[in-house]
Amino acid sequence: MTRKQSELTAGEWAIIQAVWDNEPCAAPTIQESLEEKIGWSYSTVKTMMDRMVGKGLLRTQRMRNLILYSSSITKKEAQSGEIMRAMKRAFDGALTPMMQFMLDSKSLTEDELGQLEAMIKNKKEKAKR
Amino acid sequence: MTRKQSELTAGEWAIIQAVWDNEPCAAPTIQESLEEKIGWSYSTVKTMMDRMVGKGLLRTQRMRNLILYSSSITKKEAQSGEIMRAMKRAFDGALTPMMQFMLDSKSLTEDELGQLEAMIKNKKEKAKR
DNA sequence: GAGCTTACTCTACAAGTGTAGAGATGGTCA
DNA sequence: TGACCATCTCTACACTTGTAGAGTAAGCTC
Repeated sequence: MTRKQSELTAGEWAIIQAVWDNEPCAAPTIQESLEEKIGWSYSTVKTMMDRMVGKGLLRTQRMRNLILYSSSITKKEAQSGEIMRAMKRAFDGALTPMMQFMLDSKSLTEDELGQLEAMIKNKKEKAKR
Repeated sequence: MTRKQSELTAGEWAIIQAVWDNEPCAAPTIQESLEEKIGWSYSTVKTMMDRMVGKGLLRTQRMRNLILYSSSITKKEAQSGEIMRAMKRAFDGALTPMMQFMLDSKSLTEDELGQLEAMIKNKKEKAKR
């Protein structure tokens, strides 16, 4: 659950998203899948992926002469890390002010507001029990 | 308003927070005010500040033989940039899922939930008009 | 079995970030 | 006027990130 907060760079995000969508898979698969969006060469992708293995973000398993990569952290963990970082840096680590800021500064449709409201009601229910 | 999104590094955050609290002020003031928390030497702080001037995050004005620094971006702008980054990287740029994630994964007190609910109601009101 | 294809390895480099020492400069006080 | 203090300038270095070329190895095809 509370694993060491991993803070991913932009490049790492691009790669790990592709990994989540394809794992387990070899590096060329990732390169191809990022080709259009980012246009990195194979070497670039492979280098980053291997560094990510070193950091514990991905892991590998050998199949004959292929190296298959999988993610070592879940999307939720990564998302949570990203939020934590923003919260720590910009809001002194406090969640509510951050949410208030988001509510305040962004244009949400009435629909979205409704959804959020519903979620909160739901949360409150659960909290009571 | 919609200035170029500035993405600050952790170090830059530390510094600009101190600047917001003291501006306009000279570099030694910032160094002193970060001394306890971070323990950077004067050189370190000054170097970072000057780089930040180059990036348009801070600006300077000379007073006799002193250089006074002030911020070029507001706290709100910086906070917004931080949220944008998290949103772009981790939530495909969509605000609602991010907020839902936050509601979902964090333990908010009933009180906080209440506050948020109130804010949303308020927003909805305003949207209608 | 020679060449093609696919994937991998090794190496490198520029920019950015965190870090700081050493030296220059200018005002202050005895 | 000489020593001192505060501040600034210059320079540098290690590590990370984004970036990729060149070369190697192994399997596949004719």
